[in-house]
Amino acid sequence: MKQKKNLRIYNSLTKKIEKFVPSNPPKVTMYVCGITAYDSSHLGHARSAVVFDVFYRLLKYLGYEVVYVRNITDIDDKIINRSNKEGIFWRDLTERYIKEYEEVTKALGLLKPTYEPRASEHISEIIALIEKLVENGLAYQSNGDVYFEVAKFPSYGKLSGRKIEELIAGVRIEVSQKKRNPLDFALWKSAKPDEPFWESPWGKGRPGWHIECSAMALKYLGETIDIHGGGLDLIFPHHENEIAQSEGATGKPFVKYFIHHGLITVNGEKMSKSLGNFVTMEYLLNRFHPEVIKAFLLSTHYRSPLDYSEQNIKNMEKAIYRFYETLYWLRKAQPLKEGLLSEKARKLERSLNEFEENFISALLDDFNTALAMGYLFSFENEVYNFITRNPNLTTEESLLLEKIDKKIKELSGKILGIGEAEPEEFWKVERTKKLQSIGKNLQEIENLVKQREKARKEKNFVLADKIRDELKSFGIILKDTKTETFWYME
RNA sequence: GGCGGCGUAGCCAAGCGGUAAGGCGACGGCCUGCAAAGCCGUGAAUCCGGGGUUCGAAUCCCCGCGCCGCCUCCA
Repeated sequence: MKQKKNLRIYNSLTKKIEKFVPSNPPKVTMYVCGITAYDSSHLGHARSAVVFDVFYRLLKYLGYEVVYVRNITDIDDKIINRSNKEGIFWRDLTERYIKEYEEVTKALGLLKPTYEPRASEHISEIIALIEKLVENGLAYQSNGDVYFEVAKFPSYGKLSGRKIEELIAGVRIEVSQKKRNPLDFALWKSAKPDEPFWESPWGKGRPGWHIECSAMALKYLGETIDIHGGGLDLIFPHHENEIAQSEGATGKPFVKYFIHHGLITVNGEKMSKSLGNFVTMEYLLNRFHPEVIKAFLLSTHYRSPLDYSEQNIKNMEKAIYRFYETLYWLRKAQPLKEGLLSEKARKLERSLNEFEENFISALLDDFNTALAMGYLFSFENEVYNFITRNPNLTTEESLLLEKIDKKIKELSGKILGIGEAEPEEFWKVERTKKLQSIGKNLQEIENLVKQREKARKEKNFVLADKIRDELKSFGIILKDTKTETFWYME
């Protein structure tokens, strides 16, 4: 184990920040609610995937052996409605959106979870679990449906802080004659004509929304899982129901730590399909480098709401550009003379140690990625200043810079997933993407930049400035350094 | 109505009882053929308002005000 301090994390079950102690260290089991494959993913889905990806990476960095499950809901009402509306087979619909989601997570550079199970492929496990609940007297059959009887599960509401009586009083669910109590929720739904179905002891039908997660968590991770995650909006009823189903069947605690992240807002309002204020990942990935999107998502504490605006992402983009510039110089630095560390270099070395310590403690303290990024940027600044002010590096100083580069890769790159790319590669991706939108290609621009550099060297400032103005009209900003010219697109 | 959260510089944002991190932007000087960049320097008598606890509060308590989420599908 690498940690000097312990990981502490906010547990939605206890509403407190707790020391993280898995049941069977070094093993950690983690289940995260993924997407329902009925539409394109938006920033909110990405936040969930990114937050838990970084959490997964952090656990691995700390030396845990993590079994990470992120499920896919590929059969439910929304899918049926949508495929009916489009007049296509439901599986074709889900395949399309699962593929899209895979492309998004790949573009974002997220690690593959250990398992990505789909509901439709676990029908027999689901049926077995429902049977167990019926057997335990917690579920009842009604006209081909099977419902979970909330009144029979006394601790119902423990996660969301609700009481059964209060829920009944404020009930907004449409009243169904099939239910004994309006709060009862479907474990199995009988199939209407033309709906997809599977055979079951209760006739043809399909699983309810919540039961799949209980069944798959149980199958891949066992009766008690260490971490269960998802968005805040899943606390009720989804996670509440999962607890009822799982604990109702096994009699064991279902989850040790529930982790919920905040939602994306737009002008302070929740980003959602129904409000129509969502930005798709396709849109964002066409405009921003994936690492910029990730950095933006990690710039706020995971439990807080994150307000989206294109301007906010652009601000982060500038910070990441600069970060890559530092990495560029860091990787390019060569010693010019034999020698030891100067006074300033020794100070930088101390900063490196402080940075490592601060960065890790920030993450250990309820996963404070925003703070960790603050330390990263401030250290990066110091490194940048050192490099620009000390061109005549000694051999020892050059070794120090190498060490810094490695450390940044190890911490920011491997844990946050920011700074993983080679600078040249980062710029290429970024530039190609943006040039496409204005109908230019990379070669064309680079030639212009070179022509200008040549003109400048020949003191032909009229031509140099003319090219600079032309580039500026494309939204390209030049940045001259002693040895070369960088360029950025606004 | 019930439950929960939030309100920190122009904007984003950390802060969890010890005297306000970081990013973006802005301003002044140096540098530069001129710009940009870089370098040096400048920012919150103050953390929505009002009380209280404390030697000490952005941080804890109480009362307001404003915003948001969940209670129905939702990451």
